[in-house]
Amino acid sequence: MFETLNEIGIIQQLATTEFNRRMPDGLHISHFGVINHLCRLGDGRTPLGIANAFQVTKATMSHTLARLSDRGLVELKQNPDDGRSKLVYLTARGRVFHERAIAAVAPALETMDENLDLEKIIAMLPTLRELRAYLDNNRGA
Amino acid sequence: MFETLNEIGIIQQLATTEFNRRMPDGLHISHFGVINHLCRLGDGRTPLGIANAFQVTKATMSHTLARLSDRGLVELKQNPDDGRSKLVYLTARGRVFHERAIAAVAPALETMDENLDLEKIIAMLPTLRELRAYLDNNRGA
DNA sequence: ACTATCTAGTTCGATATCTAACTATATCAC
DNA sequence: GTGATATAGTTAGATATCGAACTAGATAGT
Repeated sequence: MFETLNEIGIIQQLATTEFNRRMPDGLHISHFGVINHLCRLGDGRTPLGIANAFQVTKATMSHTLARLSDRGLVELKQNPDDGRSKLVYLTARGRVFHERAIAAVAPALETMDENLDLEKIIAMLPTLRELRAYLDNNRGA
Repeated sequence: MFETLNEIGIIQQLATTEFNRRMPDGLHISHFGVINHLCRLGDGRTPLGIANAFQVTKATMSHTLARLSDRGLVELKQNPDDGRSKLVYLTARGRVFHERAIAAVAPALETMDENLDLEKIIAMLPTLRELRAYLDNNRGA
C-alpha cells in the first residue's frame, strides 16, 4: 500500500512538473483544471463546488480563482440565490485559453498513449477511483 | 490517459495532506521519505542520489536535508572521494523519529488495507512503475 | 598541463498548497 | 423573531517545490 502511494506521489510530481512547463502564459496545471472543468461541465458553479471537485481547500480555490480572474479568464458574480456565495463564469478569453492549453498538452498525451499500454492504464481507473473515494471519505479521521 | 493522471493527482493530494497531518513534530511526509529511504537502504548516500530516488530537484533535496539537519535527524559530511559532494548519515535521533513516524502512520495504512481491495491495488504497481519510468525518461522532452 | 565542459550542491525568487482565523450570510431551535 | 450554529469566501502565515543563476570541484580533449 505504501509502495503504491509512493509510486503515485512520484508520478503526480513528474506529470505536474511536465504539464506545468507546457502551459501557455506561465499558468499552472491547476488553472487549466478549473477552466477545463467549467468548459466540460458548464460554468456558473460555486468556488466551493469546484474546490470539492478537485479536492483542494476552499482557500486554495479562492487563490486560483483570483489568479484566473486577474487574467480575465473567468468572472465571479454574486450568486442571486445565496448572499454568501459566488458563481464562476468563463469569459471569451477563458475559452480561448482552453483551446490553446489543450493544443499545448495534446501532443505529449498522444505520445504517451503510443508509448505506454493504454489499456492497462485505463484498467487502473476503477481501482484509483475507489482509492480516491476512500481517502475523500476518511479525511481527518 | 488524462483522466487517469487527474485521478492520480487527486489521490496524491489527499494522501499527502492526510499523512502530513499525522507526522510527528510538524514534519512533512517528504522528510519521512528521506529518513525512511536511509533506514531501509542504508545511509551514507549523496544528496543528489536521494533527490533522484524521489524524483525531486536537487534544490528541493538541499532544502529538505537542511531542515532534517537543523532538527538533528541527519548529518551531512564531506565525501572523501569527491570534494563537490556530501554524504548523508542518520543520527540516533533520526532513527528514533523513524520509529515514531512509522507508528503514527501505520494505523491509517492498516485501516486502508482492511477497507480496500489490496490485491487490486498491488496489481496496479507494475503499470504505475511503467508510467513513472516513462515520465522520468521523457522529462522536458 | 590547460582549458573547456560537466557535475554536486546552494541560494534566490516565485508560486501552489495547507491550516487557522476572520467576515458575512443562512438556517435552525425555541 | 432572536440567538446559536453552520456555511461560503477571503486573508494571513508557513512551507514544499520548481527553475535559474551561482560556486566549487572533477573530467576530458588537445
